[in-house]
Amino acid sequence: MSAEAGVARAAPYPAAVDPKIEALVNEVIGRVADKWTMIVLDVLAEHGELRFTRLAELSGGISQKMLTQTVRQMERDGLVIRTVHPVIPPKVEYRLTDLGFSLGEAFCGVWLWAADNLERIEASRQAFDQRARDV
Amino acid sequence: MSAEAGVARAAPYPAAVDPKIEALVNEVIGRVADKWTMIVLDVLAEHGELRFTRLAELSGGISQKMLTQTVRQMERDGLVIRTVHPVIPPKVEYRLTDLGFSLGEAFCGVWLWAADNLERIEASRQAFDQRARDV
DNA sequence: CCGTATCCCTGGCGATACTG
DNA sequence: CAGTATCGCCAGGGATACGG
Repeated sequence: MSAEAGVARAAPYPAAVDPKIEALVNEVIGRVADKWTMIVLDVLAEHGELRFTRLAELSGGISQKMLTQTVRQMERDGLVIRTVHPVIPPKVEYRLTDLGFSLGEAFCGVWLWAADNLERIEASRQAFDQRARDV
Repeated sequence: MSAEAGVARAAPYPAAVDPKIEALVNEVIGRVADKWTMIVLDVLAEHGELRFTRLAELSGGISQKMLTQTVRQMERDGLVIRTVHPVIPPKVEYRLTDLGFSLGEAFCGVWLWAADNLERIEASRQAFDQRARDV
C-alpha cells in the first residue's frame, strides 16, 4: 500500500485485510446475502419455530424446491435447527440457532439503511433517468 | 396474526411491518446485496476515487461488462459519482457518495459477523457433511 | 482508455409428478 | 406433510469485437 499521498477521500476502513480472509468472507456473504436466505431468516426471526408449509406461506411465493434448498443450506451453515417429529403425517419444524439470530441482528443495519433510504434512492433513480432522456 | 399462545421462542423483532414497505426494502436489498455491488462498494470505500481500469483490477476477476453494469446501477441508485474528464485518452473516475459510504457502514455489521463466524460456519458444515455420510 | 453491442452457453429456478 | 426427481425455460454473465 505504501504512502499514498493524494487520495481524494480517506476511507474510514483499515484497508489492510488478509486477502485470503477477504475471499472467505466474500464467499460467506455471497451465500448468506441470497434473497431467499434473507427472507427465511427474517420470517423465522419474527415467528419463531415453524413447520415447512407454514414457513413457505410466510415466505411469500417461494417454491417448494427453493425453500428446501435454502433451509438445507442454512442448516448446514448452522443457522437453523431442523427438528423431525417421527409421526404420521410427518411434522418438521425449523427454528433459528443463536448464530442465525446473530446474523439477523447483523443484517438489521442493512435493513434499516434500506428502509431509511428508499425515497432517496427512488429520487436518485428518477433524476438519473431524466438526465438519460435529456441526452 | 391474532393471539399466538405457544410460540416457542419470542422473536426480538417488532414483527409488524407494512408488507408494502417490506417488499420495497426487499427489492432494494436484493439489488444492493448483489455480489459485485458489494465488492465494488468495498473497493471504493477502501481506495477512494478510482479509474475504471484500476477499479476492475482491484475488484478481482470482474468482467468489463459486469463492472460497467454494476457501476451504472450504483450511479443510478446514488451510491457512486461518475466523473468524466474530457481528455484524450478518456479518463473516468468513480467515488462513493455519502449514501454509498453509509451503505458500506451498514454492511460493516454483516462483514464483521462473517469474519467473526467463519470458523463456526466451517465447523458446522463439516459436522453436517459428516452426519450426511453416516446415513 | 472507456465503454457499447453481439454471441453463446451455463445453471438457477419454477412447474410437475412421484414417494415415505 | 415433507420432501426427492426430472424436465425445460430463459436470464445472467463471460468472451469477443468494435466505436468514440
